[in-house]
Amino acid sequence: MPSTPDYADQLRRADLRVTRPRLAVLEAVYARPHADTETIFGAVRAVLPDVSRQAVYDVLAALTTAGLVRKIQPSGSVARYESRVGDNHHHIVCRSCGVIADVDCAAGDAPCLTPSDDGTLDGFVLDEAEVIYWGLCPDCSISHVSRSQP
Amino acid sequence: MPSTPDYADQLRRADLRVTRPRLAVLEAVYARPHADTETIFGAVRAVLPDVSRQAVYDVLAALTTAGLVRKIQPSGSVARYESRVGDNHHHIVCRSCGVIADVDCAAGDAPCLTPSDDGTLDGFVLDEAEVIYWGLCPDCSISHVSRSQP
DNA sequence: CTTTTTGCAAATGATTTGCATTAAC
DNA sequence: GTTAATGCAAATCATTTGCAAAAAG
Repeated sequence: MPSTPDYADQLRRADLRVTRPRLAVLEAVYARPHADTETIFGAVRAVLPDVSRQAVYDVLAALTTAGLVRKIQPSGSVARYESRVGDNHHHIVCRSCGVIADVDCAAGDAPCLTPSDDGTLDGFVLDEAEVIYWGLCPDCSISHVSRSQP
Repeated sequence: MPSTPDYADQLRRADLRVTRPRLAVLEAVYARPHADTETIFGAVRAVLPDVSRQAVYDVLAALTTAGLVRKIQPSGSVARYESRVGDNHHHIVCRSCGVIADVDCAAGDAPCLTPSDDGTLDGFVLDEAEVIYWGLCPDCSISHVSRSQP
């Protein structure tokens, strides 16, 4: 993988026009995995002060549809985005501070993804298995040990 | 399991006061697994026309905290509730119509729940693994076969 | 009686929508 | 030149909050 991904090329290959907001959003998502929309908006604004929040929403939706970024949204929290796409990795979310870490599927060939051998389950045709681990990150679990509340 | 759960007793054992709204909400959740707040609100209103929407939200929060019901909320959708608690079953969600079905963990002793043997992962202390399968329910997958769009 | 629960109304906040303007191809 | 992107403003909608009134124990 290139140390500096060619964002413009990614966009062209996805049949998306190359615009400065899109380049800035892509760069922001690559730089800050699991950032929420507001964080991405702030990062984009730092480079392009005139980009609107709606443009960021639109760009993120377009990039997600095109498969250039992946949207993740743990139960009831705000949407977050990451640039790691195409694999079946999962996430672990800290209940206390909300930080998210990537988790490769435990057993290599993803047992979670194949509950039965033909890709169906109760007559459902599956296309994805989403696994979210909940717990406490190292920092927050330390706080929990030394104090009663984080 | 009793065919008619003693809702009042459940509430008392959870140190919750027995009120008619709470009984009605419990009954609604038992009768309609995976119902969303609005559906539950409607079902409760059919029995108790004066119950407010906020009371339903409050009751559901109290029941969830007490462990009498379980809240589930697939990415970005509205909250849903079920009465099946205490086991580690998962869910499969239809991308087309939104219907939810229960799924027992594939491998019995829940490999998804124990990515490592000591309950930790990348230094995180885990307390839950949430698995959501995405796909098409039998009805919607049939529509997909016979037509291009559901 | 005392505390919890409910009702009511208003606020919140992320996300979406519609349309005119602008920029990419 | 055409079509796709963006800016702008307002709308949506599930959910939350704050406080007074009512009910449970």
